Amino acid sequence: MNWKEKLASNGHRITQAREQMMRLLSQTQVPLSPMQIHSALREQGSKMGLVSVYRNLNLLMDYDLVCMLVAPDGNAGYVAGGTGHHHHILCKVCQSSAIFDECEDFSELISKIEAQTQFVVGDHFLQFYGLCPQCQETYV
Amino acid sequence: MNWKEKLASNGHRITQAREQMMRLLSQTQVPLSPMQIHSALREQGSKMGLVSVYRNLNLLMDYDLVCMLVAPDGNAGYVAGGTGHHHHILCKVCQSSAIFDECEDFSELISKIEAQTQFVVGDHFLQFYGLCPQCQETYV
DNA sequence: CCCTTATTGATAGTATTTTTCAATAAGGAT
DNA sequence: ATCCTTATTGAAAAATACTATCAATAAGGG
Repeated sequence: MNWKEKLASNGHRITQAREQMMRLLSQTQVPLSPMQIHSALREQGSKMGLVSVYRNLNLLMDYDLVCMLVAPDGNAGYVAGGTGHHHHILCKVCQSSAIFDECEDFSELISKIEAQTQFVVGDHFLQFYGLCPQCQETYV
Repeated sequence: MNWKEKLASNGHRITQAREQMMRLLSQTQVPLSPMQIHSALREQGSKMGLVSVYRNLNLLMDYDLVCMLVAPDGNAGYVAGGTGHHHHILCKVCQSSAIFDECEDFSELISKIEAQTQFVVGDHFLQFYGLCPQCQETYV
């Protein structure tokens, strides 16, 4: 089920604004702020308002169609979301991101955490930082 | 080396504002926003300005004396930082947090990520969400 | 106790996000 | 294809979050 079906089957409309945003985000590896998304789309001739960017980001987040990433400096940005459980790695130099779905089996770690903290463990947020292939060439 | 020594040995002063912030944060499990920190301290009679909260949060972050956590809804908040490499688990209901230092050995996962993404992997941000002991009683 | 200067609070300024509301367009019904 | 309903939109304004500036203060070495 692609993103259009996902939205449509939940009673949401496939609008130009949403198509433009999804296209931009899936073409971009670098996490974009709402403002950056707005500027990029205006430059491409879109008439979309910044408010719609915020609204649609919220909607797309609800359906896991976009992901929020946190840069090393704490700034947040959005990228197109992969399907299913996955995580991102972010280049410390150029901010470019990549998806990996090889998610470790955390069951052993979760047992330790539950023993140590008395919490019942649910889901998690895991993100790696590193150097992308291009920046390896440039900086190593 | 406690936080006072850490700051002092780097030429920073141990001010009332910093003592108040560190005391508040180490007494609180729930991540607090800059605004919440400011309000809480004013209620306790402090004359600190909101601006100093921001400035000192930045400073304390630089020395890993406080940590920024990301709530499930994406909101950020600050807690007193543990020593050394550690992670947090956050209660989905009451936002209360706990520290765990049993950090899995990620070397195998890192190899997989590097193979899959061609990135060189550096550090990571890992945070769990779950239910704290109190909320387990209330909601289960 | 004095002196230097990092730190502070207040004010003002900028950036970010949310609210409101009439106009528009998506898409099912006709 | 055209109409109708209403989710969605853009614009303007309001609310919130964060940063810059600067004179006054207080931390801490001498």
